[in-house]
Amino acid sequence: MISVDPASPLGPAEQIRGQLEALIRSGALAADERLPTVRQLAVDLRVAAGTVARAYKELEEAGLVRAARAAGTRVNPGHDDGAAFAPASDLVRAARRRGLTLAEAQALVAAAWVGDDAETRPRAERPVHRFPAPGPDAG
Amino acid sequence: MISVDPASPLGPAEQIRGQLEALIRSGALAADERLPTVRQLAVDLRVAAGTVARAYKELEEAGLVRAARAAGTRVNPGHDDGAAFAPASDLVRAARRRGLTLAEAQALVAAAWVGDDAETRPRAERPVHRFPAPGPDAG
DNA sequence: CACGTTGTGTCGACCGTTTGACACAAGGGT
DNA sequence: ACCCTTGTGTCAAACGGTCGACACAACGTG
Repeated sequence: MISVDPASPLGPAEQIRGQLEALIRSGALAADERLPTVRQLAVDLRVAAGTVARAYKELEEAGLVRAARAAGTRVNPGHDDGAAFAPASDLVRAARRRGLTLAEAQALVAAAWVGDDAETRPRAERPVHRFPAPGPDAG
Repeated sequence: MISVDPASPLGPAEQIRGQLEALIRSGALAADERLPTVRQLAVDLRVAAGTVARAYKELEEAGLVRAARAAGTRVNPGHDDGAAFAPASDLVRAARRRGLTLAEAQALVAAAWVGDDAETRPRAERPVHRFPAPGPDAG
């Protein structure tokens, strides 16, 4: 099931791409399973065909699907991350208990990510803001 | 630590808002702690002040922070979801083991979310695409 | 081979966001 | 009371994404 939320900060193309990726990684879309055609999905979601085409293109560049001219777009094997799906379900349950929204739960993931990442991977040389060390003497 | 990724599908304001939310929910920014000035953060991240102001405004409307004219913007108490942060860390570890990116891990959360949600909450009447039931005979 | 299907690319137009600069409002420090 | 700090709001202009329609390319079917 795919839908486009007009209130999302993400554009239609990115929403479609992300939802398809989620379906593939969760195993809801099995390997070799066929995705709807660009035009069909565009009609269903009330978006332009080019928008769906962009989503498909990015999925193909990511290696998640393969696209052939008249054969349609199909899921590539090796992307069913069912193992990592279990921890994701745990997080969803915990988030639901606290009344968090999906976006808030994803924000938690982002927080845990940088907390585990900033020390290992040196961030690209992008403009950053660093907080003054709160220190143990804070307060 | 906050940074803005030009390659992200999210706009600068949304990125800043999301990262601040993550810092607050993870407890990296404690209650009553002061956020950087709108202008200061704008300079650090090389974005317009109005962009940071928009992020702060949305954070305040969400109740995560309080803004006073000359006292700056401070974190509101009661948003340190440290409990739910542990499952998020588990997910991050699992995702890292599989070589997933942050966006991919978040896609897994989205997949788990709808999987647990679609059956309980009737989605708003938005245009949707439904996949033909794969059935047990699929393959 | 002929035809329909499907993915891909292009084009001008529209709309939301960001930008950069500025003025204003309101609290803090002295 | 004065002035600096800080958040808020406005404005025109530039930018990017989407739209909607169309033409094209390649594959499958017959």
